[in-house]
Amino acid sequence: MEYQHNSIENKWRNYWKTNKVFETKTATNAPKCYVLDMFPYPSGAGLHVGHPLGYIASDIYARYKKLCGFNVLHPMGYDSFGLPAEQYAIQTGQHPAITTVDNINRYREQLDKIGFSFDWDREIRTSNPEYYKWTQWIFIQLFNSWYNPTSNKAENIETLIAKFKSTNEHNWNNLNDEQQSAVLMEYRLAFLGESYVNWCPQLGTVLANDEVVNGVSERGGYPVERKLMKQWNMRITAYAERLLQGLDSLDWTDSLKESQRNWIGKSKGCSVQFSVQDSKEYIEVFTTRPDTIFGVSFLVVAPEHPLVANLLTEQQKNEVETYIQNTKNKSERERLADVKTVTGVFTGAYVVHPFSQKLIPVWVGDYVLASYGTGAIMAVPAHDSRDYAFAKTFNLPILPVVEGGNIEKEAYESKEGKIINSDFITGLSVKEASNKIIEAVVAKNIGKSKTNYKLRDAVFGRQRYWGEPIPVYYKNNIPYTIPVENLPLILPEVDKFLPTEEGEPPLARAENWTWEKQYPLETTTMPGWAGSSWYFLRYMDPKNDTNLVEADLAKYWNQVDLYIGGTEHATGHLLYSRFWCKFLYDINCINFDEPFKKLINQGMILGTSSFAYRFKGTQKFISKNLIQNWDDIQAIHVDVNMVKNNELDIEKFKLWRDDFKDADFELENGKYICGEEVEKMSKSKFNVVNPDQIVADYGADVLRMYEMFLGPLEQSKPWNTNGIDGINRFIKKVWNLFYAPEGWRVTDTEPSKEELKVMHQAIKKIQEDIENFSFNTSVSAFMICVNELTKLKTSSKTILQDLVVILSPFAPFVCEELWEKLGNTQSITTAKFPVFNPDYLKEDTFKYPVSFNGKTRFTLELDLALQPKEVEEIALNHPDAQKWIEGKTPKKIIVVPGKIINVVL
RNA sequence: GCCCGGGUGGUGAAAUGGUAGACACGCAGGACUUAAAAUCCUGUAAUCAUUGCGAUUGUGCGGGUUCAAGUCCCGCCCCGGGUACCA
Repeated sequence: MEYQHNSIENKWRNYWKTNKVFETKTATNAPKCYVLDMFPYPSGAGLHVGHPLGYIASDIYARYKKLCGFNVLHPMGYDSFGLPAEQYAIQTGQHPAITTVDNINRYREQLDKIGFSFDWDREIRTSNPEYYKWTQWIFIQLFNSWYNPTSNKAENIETLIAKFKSTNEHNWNNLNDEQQSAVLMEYRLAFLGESYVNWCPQLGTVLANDEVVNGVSERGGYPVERKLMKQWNMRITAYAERLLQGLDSLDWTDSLKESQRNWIGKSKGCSVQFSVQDSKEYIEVFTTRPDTIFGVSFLVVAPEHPLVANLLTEQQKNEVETYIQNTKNKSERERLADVKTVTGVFTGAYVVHPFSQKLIPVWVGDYVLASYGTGAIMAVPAHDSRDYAFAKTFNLPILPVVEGGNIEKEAYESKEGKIINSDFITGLSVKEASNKIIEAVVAKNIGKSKTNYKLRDAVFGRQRYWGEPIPVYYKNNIPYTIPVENLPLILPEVDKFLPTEEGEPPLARAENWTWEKQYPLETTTMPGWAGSSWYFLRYMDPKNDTNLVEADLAKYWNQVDLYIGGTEHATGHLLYSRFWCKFLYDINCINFDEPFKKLINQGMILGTSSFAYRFKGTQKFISKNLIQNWDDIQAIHVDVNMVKNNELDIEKFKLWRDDFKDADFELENGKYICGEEVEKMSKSKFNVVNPDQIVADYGADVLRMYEMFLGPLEQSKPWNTNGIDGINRFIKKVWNLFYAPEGWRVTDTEPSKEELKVMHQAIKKIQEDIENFSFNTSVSAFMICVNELTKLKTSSKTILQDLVVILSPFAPFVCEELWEKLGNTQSITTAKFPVFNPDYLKEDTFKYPVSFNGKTRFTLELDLALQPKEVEEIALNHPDAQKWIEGKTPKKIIVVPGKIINVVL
């Protein structure tokens, strides 16, 4: 019987579906394992071969864990709110809900083909009202909470109000409702706040910092400008320290943790006030190097700094205002591109040095950011490279105050060295001097030690239609959340998906967008990350209408044991999810405060573009290696689906485009050879490889194994199908262990010693590899095992049964089929992973490589039980050894039992 | 600029400090076949040598540690990703 992937795969797809093989039950006595993929945004382009990489890896792990006796939760869903569907709606009038469902159906079809063991009964979609009801519920909890720095956790806002009432803090008891509301806004975890935002006129929306790439919107690529706006925000900064500390407990890569640490950006230093000359004003700066305070030669304030207007002298006014205007008009992109150009302008004002009483000029420069620290710095050009560049450009003094370096050439930023030229701290170390200065500024009451975080609060409102409505209405200018029993607040219908003529968000178009028919409802919607910040909890209890998740279920399933997804979410999704998880922990919704215990970042799959070479202005093509003069040649992207092992399928090519139908080819060895280049996968480069095609040609088992074989999971790599035949052959070889041309060849013979050795070597290696997520090497181990078994002409049922079980996470379809043929009546997913028995691998002898001065010259098979001294003696007396020793006396002999013998001459 | 990865055959890649190139693709040769496909076998880092045995050099470059370095340390070069005037 021949191996027929189509009929086998169809059969088992149906079997799995009708028998609900992948349904997850909550069995409280079995150990649990929660294996999660980052759920996809269902885009119109469908799934390409890059998507399933992580899904296949997690599916192998999930199936493996199940074979090991774990109760596995392995769900899938869709992050179905997002801008592309809305942009499409704007262009076509098609409602985003319809587009989204269409796309989801297509994704589902493609996913089903690959044979994932997802429990589809638990599917969630963030755009479903039953789901976003709970996203809105979380918003309301955040609105009703404040962060108590004493208990170091979120608490109900009522506890704060009670405190204000009793202490009359903020003069609370004399404030009216609106004023009280304004005070509470400073504390709520979801709050209205005014801040500079990234405003995108084309999209009519605000973007978070991590959604702006190179000064343009991540989606759409439109310009973004800075604008002050009142917005809903999330007070993630309240959790900065806990988000930082929590990283230590996570099994994530160090590089990813480092990204989050840098994003949170904790730095210790102190604030210092510099009083403005002839004025009552002062400028407060934040510095991490208080020890260099005597090296200050100027101050720089951000163009947006509120004091700038007051500082200007008449002479400087025009120049400074022009400069500020230019900076404001500069797009982020331009400001970023200009790293090398130092710009700035003198304000005309001076401040007084708090210790030396010297006058210090105040400059405006756009290298100082309004949003970090105090928006002003004390510049110490001798010991900071950016200050150094600024001083060099504008010819400002450079005053060394730490011994060391060559400040003629560059700033000396090291903290090694004694303090010099610094009055009462001269001679101290950097650390001693820092402490002394902090003491001194505290004594003078002009500063204090301070910890700064780079992390900023996250803007939460979007001027968009296709997102969760924010469950807030306004009464007398005061925002109130709608009662939770009235959730969900359903996204209303609108006539157009664009902002109104007045610049109001699309929801303002909805008829009667009011609460209790009189109070206007909030018109902005939530950002994309809202729904994805907690979805891992909903899979535990996806249909619960009275709770976000049942406490018992959350307790049982607990943290995600393995989370697989792209690294691009390092400082977005992965930080927000941690934030919401900690909040939900604080309010006793769940009993763990980190969502993802172990995280693996799968690499990006790049495309391999293929090129055909045409003589310019002709329809004559020349095979790559025949080209003499590249100047005459025009390279044309050809569809990679017409190219195999760099050979072009000429017939397909002629049919591909009308203008190629009479094309002429100059061949090499009868073949047309294409060139190739690695690029991102994109439609326009004709290098998109669709998994459906691979599944149709080779079957899902081959696709799954090939994607794993391609290289390490974490590594980015180009997709090409050049090696796929090897996997195809491998699956056939497995099949041929069971079926010879004459028919079924499995027997009940007892396995031989060699067969057991081969099998148990494979079990050991593959088990280790799966647990280390080294799937590429486990595929190799399978190949070695199957090759050996083929050579041994294995027919033993015991051996072959073990083989299909360990192979089934990788190639589930063919293994189900063979498992059934072996006489099993239950799905292979109910089998047990074979237990490795080291007895079968025991070796009595070892082939020692014998080296002289580190160079291996011959091997020597010796009993492993021998003592190192005995090994040494046998090795030295060996005739081959005598040949290399050439009568000299060896200086030293190193014997590492079971490894190597090295003789030093 | 800073941070994090990475650099090994024609290609994808293996390698707890211990015989570098497992496994696979491709290629070459052979077997089977009228022929092809499929399958199987052999070879395949480079250079030199070759009837055979072999020898030398080799993991981006230059140093170092070690009996022994792709692996550890120092200094460079190049590629990829992230990120930013974060004081």
